[in-house]
Amino acid sequence: MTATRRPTLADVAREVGVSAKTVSRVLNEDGPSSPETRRRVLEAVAKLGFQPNLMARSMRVGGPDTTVGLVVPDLGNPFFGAVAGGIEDAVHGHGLTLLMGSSDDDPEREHALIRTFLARRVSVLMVAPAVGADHAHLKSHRAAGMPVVFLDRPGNGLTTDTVVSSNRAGTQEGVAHLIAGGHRRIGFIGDLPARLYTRRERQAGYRAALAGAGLPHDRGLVADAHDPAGAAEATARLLALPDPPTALLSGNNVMTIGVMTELSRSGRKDVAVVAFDDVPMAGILEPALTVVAQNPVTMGESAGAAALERLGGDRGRARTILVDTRLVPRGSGELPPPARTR
Amino acid sequence: MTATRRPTLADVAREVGVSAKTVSRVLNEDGPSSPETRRRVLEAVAKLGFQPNLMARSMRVGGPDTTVGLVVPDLGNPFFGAVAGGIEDAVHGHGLTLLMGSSDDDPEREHALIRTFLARRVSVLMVAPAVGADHAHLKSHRAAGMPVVFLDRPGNGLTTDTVVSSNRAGTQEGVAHLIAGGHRRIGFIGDLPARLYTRRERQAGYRAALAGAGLPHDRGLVADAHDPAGAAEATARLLALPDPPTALLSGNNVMTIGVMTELSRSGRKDVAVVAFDDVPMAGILEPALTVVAQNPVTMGESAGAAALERLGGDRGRARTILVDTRLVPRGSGELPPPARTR
DNA sequence: ATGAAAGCGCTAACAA
DNA sequence: TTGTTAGCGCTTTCAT
Repeated sequence: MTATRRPTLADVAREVGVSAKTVSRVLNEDGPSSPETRRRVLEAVAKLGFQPNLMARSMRVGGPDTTVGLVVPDLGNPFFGAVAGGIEDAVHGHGLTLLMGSSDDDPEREHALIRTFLARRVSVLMVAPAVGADHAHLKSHRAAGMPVVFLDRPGNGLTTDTVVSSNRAGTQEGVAHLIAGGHRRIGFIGDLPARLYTRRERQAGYRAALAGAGLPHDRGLVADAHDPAGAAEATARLLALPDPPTALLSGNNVMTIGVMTELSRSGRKDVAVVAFDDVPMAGILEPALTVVAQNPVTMGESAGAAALERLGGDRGRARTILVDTRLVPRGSGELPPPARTR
Repeated sequence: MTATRRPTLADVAREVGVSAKTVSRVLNEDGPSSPETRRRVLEAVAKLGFQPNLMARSMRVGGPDTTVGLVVPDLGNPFFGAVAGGIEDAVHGHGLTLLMGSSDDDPEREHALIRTFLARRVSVLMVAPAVGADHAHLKSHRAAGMPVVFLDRPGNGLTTDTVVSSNRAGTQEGVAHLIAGGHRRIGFIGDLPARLYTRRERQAGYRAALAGAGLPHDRGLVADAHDPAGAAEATARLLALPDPPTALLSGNNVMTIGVMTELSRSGRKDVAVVAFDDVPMAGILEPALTVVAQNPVTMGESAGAAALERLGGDRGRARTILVDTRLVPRGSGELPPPARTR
């Protein structure tokens, strides 16, 4: 971690025997400079390995930063990649650059990352909150004019623009789809921790659909996991029940991998499935996977648009933007329950 | 884009009626301060939404920043998400934070992003170069001690640590696998632009495998695309040839989606496929998809480790780290070619 | 417990 | 064509 002191403008100037400003001029092609001076300056720059300190520069020049800081729980989840893409689409034309970091769903890391962004004077802060994180400390920043937008999940302790999927209604629609197909026992495979906003909302949608159809809510049909392997186990467990579900609702894209892997492994093509959040190649599984598709790019674009309006001076009250999900029937959700004696 | 000037230490000091240093002391818990002063300062900080300017701070304090800047061509591609995850794993324990931005595979945006990172004095710069980008301008930074690492693709005009997959050998192995299965006409679906490093390397591996088996290289069996839809079209085109391929090598994860979608759509379960780069749920397609798996997490970890060594003072010559790929036979690559009269 | 002055590295503004 | 002064926002050093 050792670092020899980096040479400064003044060092170069001394080496050449000119003033710092002259060196600055040569380097930035600012005012005029004699070819001779220019040559000697460049020579000294190379010799000393001088490297301008952009921080000092931008401190002097001032001007607002042009960065949007985005904190996500997981860089590896394509959902957040897509959201980030949407944000970029929205803000890039306005001269803003998106910088993204991961909290790993850890409140402390999220806080550290936010501090990093704030200290670097991002002009917008976007956060997909980690479970259990608190955001009251952002109040003053927001009050001072820095747009703060929550994505995918609401924040805690701060009222500000928030962009979320229609988790509850979407899941409800997916489960209703299964019920309409004749299913009466429908399993729910959710992610952990169970208090995660999206998990809660989706499970609420699941219950609402059951209630809407007058079906009982059997807690034994609700299973948890935090990775594909766990989801696979949970799936196997539900299907091994004495009175097993004939259909499953997979709570997110990660769970879906495990659910589908287990169904494939056990050769159970008779179990109907609806998955929340679309996945690549869902259409070519056999049967093709019916999903409640989210629209992550639109979510990012909405967040970007909201931030731009705030930057434009809009001080109206915080909005919650609900981005619609869409039921995409492809086959797995249309499997009828096996005939059974009543 | 209006932004009210952000309050400074001096603003807070004025508000409270103390000196800037006192505010600084309270905020940094430096010297002592009376409870009363402390309270009033914090109040003013909250009221004004003061946010310390870390740029100014670190300018005064000196010392390198604790950020790793990563530039990738596409935030939406899970491959880069996984690489980023690997980098984080490697550097987080050393107090470094990863910040990531997208160049959208545009050299100008890449350059702008790099400048953004440099201006923030990142302590490490990692780049998955955009096609056509030049990196000679980073020479002085590297010389000044800032580690620069290229990922997935080599840079141009700068010799530095580089982490890439064994694209050529991996593809060669994949194609050899098909040849060993009896295939003689093997199509290659590559991404665009064709001069992209990974594309060139993989195609070279394809040719090497053909040459190694004494098979002719029929340029008519090589097709290009830049998205799944294009890959689907390319697949259909190849299969409609008078003397069509009996097997396909898909050049990357994005192409694979299109290739598999087209095979599914046309019901062609008789075409053998090997895909470069693993994809989620490859194992549950029918037939299951044989892949040449990359190891993006390891790539990220290697890059992180290399950077840490450089930060530790290693000034040895630039290394190129080749991360092995692995052939994962799952079924689609083991389909025999249809019997044919000779 | 608090403040004043100097300075981190750079560049605008104004000389010369 | 080049130099001088001042100051960006903060922290260090030394007073008070």
